[in-house]
Amino acid sequence: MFDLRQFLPYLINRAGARLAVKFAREIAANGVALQEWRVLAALAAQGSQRLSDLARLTSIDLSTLSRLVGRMERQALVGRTRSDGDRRTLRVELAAKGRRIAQAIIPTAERYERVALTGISAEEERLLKGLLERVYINLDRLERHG
Amino acid sequence: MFDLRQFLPYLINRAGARLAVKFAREIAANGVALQEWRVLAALAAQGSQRLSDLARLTSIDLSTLSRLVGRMERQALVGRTRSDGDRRTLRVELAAKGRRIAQAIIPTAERYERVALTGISAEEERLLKGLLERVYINLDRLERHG
DNA sequence: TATTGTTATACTCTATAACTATA
DNA sequence: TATAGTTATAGAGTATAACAATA
Repeated sequence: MFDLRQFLPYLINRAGARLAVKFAREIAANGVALQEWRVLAALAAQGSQRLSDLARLTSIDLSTLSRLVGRMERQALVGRTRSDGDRRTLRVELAAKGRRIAQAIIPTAERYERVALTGISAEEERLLKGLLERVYINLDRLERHG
Repeated sequence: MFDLRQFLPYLINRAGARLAVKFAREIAANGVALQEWRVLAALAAQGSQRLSDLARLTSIDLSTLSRLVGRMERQALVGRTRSDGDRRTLRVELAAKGRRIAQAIIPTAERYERVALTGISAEEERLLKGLLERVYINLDRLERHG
């Protein structure tokens, strides 16, 4: 018998969908959509990125991201420049307004994470995060090899 | 400093996105999209459901699910009937073809879960699943109260 | 009046592939 | 030829709200 409630992809999707829907509502007041926050957070945490690195980091499809970053540039949230070394690659960086919004959202994001982790010990939190990383790495390895 | 790589929503989204994209490709050969699989799996595991229960179970928005289930009925994957007791509610059930496809995918799904859990012990797996459930419950509680 | 589900609208995401510019 | 990114297209998802049928 197939037990949906113990099926890992189901549990991850369910928790992730809840997190995403609620968090999107929390940050709507800042004028950014969830995918835009993902881009801002990635740039705030990791610095300016090539578009394709940003796609991997945010798990957003490259062609979707290309248009998303285009809209975000028009809103003055990010800047786009062709890098001098390799003129094919596009560097994406935070613009002043994007940085301001990211800084405003980060405390909300951290508070939200703590709500999600209510009743979960520091030790359990470390385990959970480490295991999620290992799941990701397993699938990443699958991508590269068989 | 904001550490994206230790931020729970990021880790869940990243693992979930990887799981979803790859699994969607694996089951495409069966002629069903990921959201369709979610509906079939929910019905296979939990039996026939009211549409709104199915929406909660699959984390699919009600209006999206309404149209999705409509398309799935046209493909003879599910049946829809107004329940006799309360004529407002719609019961969704597996049709023969939907059941056959679900049964065909379940072993693939279970194999895929084991790949995702490579190198993770049974004890760690139980912990991971329990913690994901607790995260979901924390957010669910947030939904109902403040 | 409240609930269950359907439909409409406008915008966004996804998959796929063709395309440009550069290497 | 391969890589980085852009653009086109069609189908599907999302948010929101209006709506119908039933309770």
